[in-house]
Amino acid sequence: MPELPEVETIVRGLEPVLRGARIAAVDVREPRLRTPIAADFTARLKGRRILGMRRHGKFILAPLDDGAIWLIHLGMTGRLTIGSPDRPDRPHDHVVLQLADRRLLTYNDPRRFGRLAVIAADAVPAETAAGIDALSPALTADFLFVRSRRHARTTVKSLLMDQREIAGLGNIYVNEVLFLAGVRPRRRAGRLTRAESARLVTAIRTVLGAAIARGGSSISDYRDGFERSGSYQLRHQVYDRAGEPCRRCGGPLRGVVVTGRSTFYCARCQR
DNA sequence: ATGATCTCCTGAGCGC
DNA sequence: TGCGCTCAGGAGATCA
Repeated sequence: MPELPEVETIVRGLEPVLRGARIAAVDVREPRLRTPIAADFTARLKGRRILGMRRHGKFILAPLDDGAIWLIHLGMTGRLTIGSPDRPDRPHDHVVLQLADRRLLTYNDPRRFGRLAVIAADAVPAETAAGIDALSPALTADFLFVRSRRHARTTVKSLLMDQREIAGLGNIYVNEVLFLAGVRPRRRAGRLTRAESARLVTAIRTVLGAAIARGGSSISDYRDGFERSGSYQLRHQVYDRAGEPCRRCGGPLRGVVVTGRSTFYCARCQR
């Protein structure tokens, strides 16, 4: 569910309220996530102070006062929200942290595809296996062009979604980025031109920036750290719009499957 | 190296 | 109202 803009929105909202907060109690109600929550998770969080919160790709990283890192990935349906002490329990509230000021930080995840772990700071690269962040200045036209040659036989869409290369784009935003850049999802990466690489990099910044400005896309599950919806779904140009008219040329949008994921594009506007 | 397929789960939506 | 089916924002494993 959450891609870079949703994770960024959550982090921007929660960082100021969690920075400096002490974790008074940890309640792991359901450890059976796709990667199970480790047995020592509670012991490694309890009593710690959260120093801050940042994002890399779709990962949330919260450094703790003992040098360790609290690592959070929301998977498809994960939510990390802060609420008052009397907030009622809900189904799928798998982990509830009580802060020293008694507020509750809750991890809720119906499908349980997310991940929660406390890891050593130097283990972050290995644990996330993440490439450069999609909003990093290091993502240049040159970078993308070089990587497109390294993965010449894959599709452009797969390359952009490969978190080991560029971290942050998921299925919604990659569709939107490809539309804005005018590149078809199934194009071989090895046939990208330098000009197209430049357009894609620009499109990534434009789409992700606009989505963050609107608090992300709320299709069904997504809410930010204070349970608020985003509104960028109202601006989607192609995602989930198969058969509907292209907002640019009026032609019918196509819906296909690329590497197992639903994919939407305009055959006239994208080449 | 890469795509296809399957897997982990629950819930929503749809046709009947 | 209910049943069965398909699909969903992620990502890792396996196979060809």
